[in-house]
Amino acid sequence: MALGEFEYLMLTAAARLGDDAYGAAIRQEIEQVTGRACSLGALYTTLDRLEKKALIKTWMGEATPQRGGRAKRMVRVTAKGARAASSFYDTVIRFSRGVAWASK
Amino acid sequence: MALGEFEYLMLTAAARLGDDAYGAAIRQEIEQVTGRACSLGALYTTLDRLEKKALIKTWMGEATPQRGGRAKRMVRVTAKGARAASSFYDTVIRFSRGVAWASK
DNA sequence: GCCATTAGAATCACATTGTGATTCTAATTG
DNA sequence: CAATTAGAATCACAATGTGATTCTAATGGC
Repeated sequence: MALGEFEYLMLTAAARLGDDAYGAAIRQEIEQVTGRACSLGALYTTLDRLEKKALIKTWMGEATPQRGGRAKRMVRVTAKGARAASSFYDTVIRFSRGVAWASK
Repeated sequence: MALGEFEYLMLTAAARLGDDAYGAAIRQEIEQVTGRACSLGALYTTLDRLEKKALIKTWMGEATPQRGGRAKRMVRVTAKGARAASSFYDTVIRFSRGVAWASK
């Protein structure tokens, strides 16, 4: 099942955002916290893939009440998704124990 | 530059093994600690890629003094590799702060 | 000495993930 | 109604990860 790094970031971003999780917001969150760009291609294709694997659920929400506001694609992490993310996190942590860069 | 999850595991395994880091040993380390299989294909193609990116250095060592022992492909993580791994680790940790699965 | 056995490396075609550039959609402001 | 804008979708392509299979040479038993 494996879960790439970017997939993990998306799951985590969605979890952090909770009820406010939707495509563009997730993207912003990722860029803000990691400091590196998140391409739109990566965003939506990964959303599709995560949904196909049932790690997230997705549905069209309401439009933002703002100029140009458009319907948002809302995202929620499923139980299965949380398990997968948790397992990714655990693997990284456990594996890094004792290595130089994991201690500063 | 990004660094996939598997690449991170390989760098970390090599770092843990220190002077004893070589192809097959890294594989064993990964399987033992993560509990999941590490295919040979993944192993050697990723070694090649990491070396091309200068994140590790590789050279042929001595044969194991054992039945069937064959020359080993020794591995050392470069300074650049350590930086990349460190940055991957930091990103995961920082990003996971406050999320449910990062606290148990 | 010879050959079966074995540790370890290499290759290759293929599946999965990640990216950039570009286009589409519809609500809002004026 | 036309310009503007938040947000989503698509697509061709690049990078990563995998399984199956083959190659290589040293060693131990005989």
